[in-house]
Amino acid sequence: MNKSIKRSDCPVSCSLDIWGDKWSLLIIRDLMDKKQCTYGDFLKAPEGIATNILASRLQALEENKIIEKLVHPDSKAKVLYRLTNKGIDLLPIMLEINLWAEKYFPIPDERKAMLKEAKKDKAGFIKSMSRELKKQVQSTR
Amino acid sequence: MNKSIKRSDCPVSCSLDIWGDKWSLLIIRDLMDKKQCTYGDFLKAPEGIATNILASRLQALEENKIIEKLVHPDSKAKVLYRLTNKGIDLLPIMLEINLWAEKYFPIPDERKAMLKEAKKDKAGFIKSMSRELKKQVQSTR
DNA sequence: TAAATTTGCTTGCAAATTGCAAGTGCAAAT
DNA sequence: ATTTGCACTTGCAATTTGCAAGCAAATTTA
Repeated sequence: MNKSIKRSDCPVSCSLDIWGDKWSLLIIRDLMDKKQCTYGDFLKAPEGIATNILASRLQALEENKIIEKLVHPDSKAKVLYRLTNKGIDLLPIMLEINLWAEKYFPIPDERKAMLKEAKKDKAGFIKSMSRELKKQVQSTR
Repeated sequence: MNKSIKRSDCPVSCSLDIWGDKWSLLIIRDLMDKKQCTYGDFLKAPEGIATNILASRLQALEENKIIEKLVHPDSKAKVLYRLTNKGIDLLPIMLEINLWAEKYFPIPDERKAMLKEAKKDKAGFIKSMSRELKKQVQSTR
């Protein structure tokens, strides 16, 4: 795992080398939705990621500075994961993926409602959501 | 190959089920850059996709109506691939991927120049590029 | 018109990755 | 002191990937 061989200088290729698989963006989605997640939270996602795959993806994302770990304030036994600024910057991509999917798949109504808001003012939506997520990061440095 | 099991109703998950791997978006990138490609064109890409993987991805993308095949006007031996409207609608995602990568990786100067234009007026850039690609589709129906 | 070449794949097989199930070790609760 | 919860790790079978070679149809060359 974690081969760091860059296939080319293409920005798309470089990006896919980091998060171009069936699971990484789902981990990132969970963190965008819930701000912070424990290992167990990720396992609860409806797609059902296998625990060893989860561990390897979390490690790769951490090595690539997309996410970071911190000890849970309540207990040393728990670990909290959250997005770094680099990870938060994936928000525009995530939004566009949602908008594309909305056009071509039936998606949950609650998501639709959120996307309706987002479409009114994309830049504003990204900015406010980004601020929300960054608040977490700042407050624990 | 080509398992069509939907992992969940999440828009991100549904999208990844179609193009969430290390190669599909590179195929789509080539088609956005060059409008139309032959099988051989894809093999020439710097990332070096294996021929069997290429064949399986092309088939999956076609089944999912992201791309379509047509016979080359010059020769029955050649096949041309191009994006469908559904595939062209991936442009905003592709643009945001490029912009994210530009921020975090060194990328080729020519790409940078193009992105500079795109940033000035994202919606306009998407619209004109989309029109370019759709022209191809319309003219051969 | 026959032979060589190009084009778009397919096939076989080894290597890598994934996915499932069952641990393991540390912290915290009972 | 023992059980429970949490974050992983390990072993192994199944799937997927990647490399190399092959192949049939269409086109070009001789």
